[in-house]
Amino acid sequence: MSQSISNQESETENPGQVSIKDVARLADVSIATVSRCLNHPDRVRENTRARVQQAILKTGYSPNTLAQSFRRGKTQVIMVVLPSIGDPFFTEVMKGIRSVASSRGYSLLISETQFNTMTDDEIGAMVVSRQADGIVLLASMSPFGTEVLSSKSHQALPIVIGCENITPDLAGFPSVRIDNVAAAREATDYLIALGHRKIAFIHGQMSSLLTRERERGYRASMRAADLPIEDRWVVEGKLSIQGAIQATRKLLNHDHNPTAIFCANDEMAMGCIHEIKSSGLKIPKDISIIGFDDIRYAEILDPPLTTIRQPAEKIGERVMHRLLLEVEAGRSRNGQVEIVPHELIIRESTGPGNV
Amino acid sequence: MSQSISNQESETENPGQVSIKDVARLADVSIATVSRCLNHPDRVRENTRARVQQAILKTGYSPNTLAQSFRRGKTQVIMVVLPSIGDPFFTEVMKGIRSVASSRGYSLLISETQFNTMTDDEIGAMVVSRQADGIVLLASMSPFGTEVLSSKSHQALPIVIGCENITPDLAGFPSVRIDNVAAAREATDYLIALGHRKIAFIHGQMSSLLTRERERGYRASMRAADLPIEDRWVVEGKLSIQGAIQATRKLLNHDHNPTAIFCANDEMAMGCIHEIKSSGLKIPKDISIIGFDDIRYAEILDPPLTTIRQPAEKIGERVMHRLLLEVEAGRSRNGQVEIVPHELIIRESTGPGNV
DNA sequence: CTGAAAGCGCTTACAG
DNA sequence: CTGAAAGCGCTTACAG
Repeated sequence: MSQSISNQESETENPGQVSIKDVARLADVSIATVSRCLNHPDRVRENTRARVQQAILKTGYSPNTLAQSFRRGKTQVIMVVLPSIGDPFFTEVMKGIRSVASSRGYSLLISETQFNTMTDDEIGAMVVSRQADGIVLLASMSPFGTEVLSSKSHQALPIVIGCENITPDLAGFPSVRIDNVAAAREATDYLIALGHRKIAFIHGQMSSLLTRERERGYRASMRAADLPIEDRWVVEGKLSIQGAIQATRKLLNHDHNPTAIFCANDEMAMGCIHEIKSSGLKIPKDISIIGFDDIRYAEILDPPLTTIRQPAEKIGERVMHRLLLEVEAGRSRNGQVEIVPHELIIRESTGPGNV
Repeated sequence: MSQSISNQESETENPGQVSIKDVARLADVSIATVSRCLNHPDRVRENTRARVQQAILKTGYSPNTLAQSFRRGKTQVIMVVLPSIGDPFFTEVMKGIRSVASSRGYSLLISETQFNTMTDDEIGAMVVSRQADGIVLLASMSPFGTEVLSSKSHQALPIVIGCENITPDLAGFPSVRIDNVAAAREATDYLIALGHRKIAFIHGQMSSLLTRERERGYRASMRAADLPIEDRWVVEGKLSIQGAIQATRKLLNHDHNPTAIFCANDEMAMGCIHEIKSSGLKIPKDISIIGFDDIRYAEILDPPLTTIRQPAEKIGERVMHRLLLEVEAGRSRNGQVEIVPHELIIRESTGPGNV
């Protein structure tokens, strides 16, 4: 007869949706006290706290995160934007990101660009408008670069860039990465030191800055050794195994083949190795292969892959540390680039050039 | 002198944080009208709409998603729980999930269990409490199974399970998957048909239901052919390349080796193949290998891997479809299991058993 | 130590 | 077609 309106509602409208009011009523305290028990237990009398605890257990209450985030103006969520889930390299970076995030009480919202099919809608509406306290960019942002990120309402959103190099758009954001030019140069230098003179470079789409940096390193190394680069030795394919197979096919389809191939990443090296073996050539006897990243498959390839190792997990940790610095301490952006060391890992896919 | 209070605020407290009020003021309308322009443009006069549009552009306003989600009681976010990002198989499943999600205006929140290190905190606090409108479970939920998912306040949260089999805890949730028992049986039958009699099975942690189902299929096949299974032929390792290498080593470390190995997934098959080749044996001449999943690396392994193909992308699509049915139409759970077809892909890692 | 009240930014009946 | 007002569930000064 005289049941309260909110009772009616909670029984008909929101079955199972317990709110702070229900707990308060049951514990016979105000909602403020319930809230305090959860957020500042020390400011509540022992006795009261126990009663509230009881009520929480009994009702199965858990706070509405949406309401909390809204009220507090922060979400405890960090968004990570990466080109593609399932990339073994980024998986390692994620490990580092995750470990720091969870130790500091943050959740991760992972978003794939799928090599830039991301729409303004997706990024603009969902991501940047306060659903996250900060963003880790592991992908280059060509699709929406300047527009969204610098639009007025997002000016204050902390961003740190990992791995990917900085486009002019994004200069001003802090970043953590290896020196891709130097690393690519080191890889090429190594091939040259082995006696190779005809060295090819296989890479993914040109849109990627990473690729361009690595190509620069390759070219610098060749130039420094006074070695010519034939146009057809620098070949672009889709950044995938199939892409690498196509690219390799183009490369082998001629009279005087290169004696070594530098692949812009390990995934492409996998396709490259496959295609070379399929064509009847031996690695490294006929042709040497070098990769980039040192993903988990590199050491079990046949032959095991010589490659540049990036400290992927460490990059993830550092990126996250720096992001949380901005998020929590409100540190302003300084655009500082943090370079972490890479390492040439020599395995059996490279051998002497037949000089 | 006489600037309004909220003007002061917006200049000092929230730099760059434009709210609906600012737009309303500038367009000289109520906030209700601004909201309407965004959500029901047809209910606003052309003229007014234009003025509001202007104001939005000028201020760079974008709605506070947090407030919207809170107010509307839904987030347009679907959470996907998977064991590990970077698993090439789940990457494919994600493709299907993503394509349906984005075509229907949903964003994805991806969460890794990292093979069950997920804490109650993480899942309970962040995930299930209304930060998502529904959940796709691609991992078995041992760590928090019944407790969280069936706790009162989450009773209504739509959940669909993909790939993973249903634990008793989770019976009652709809799911989409292949018939793992039948598929594993088919793989083993094939080896038997090739003349193999000593067939081993390498698998990941026992906690995984998938693994158990596949083992059941293997045992059923062997039993049906009246072949004995020696204890040491069924070997468990960590679900990783290194785990597979260890497991394979154990297997080979005896006099009469199996002539074929069935690996519970392709990733393990990769380690297995590597170890077998390292030990000097030839595949498939000395030993045949069969995998499970048909990940993108399977066809470029050396030798190319015979395996069971799961229609990964399709599974993702179906899971998402069914989840959105629950989310949007409020359809009740029916616990119906949808079985999709698998396929035996024959490549060169399997050959005749030396009878 | 506790409660009443304001307010976070939005959306949506309800009047006009 | 438009505005005033209520309210989503919470947190936090502010009084007592």
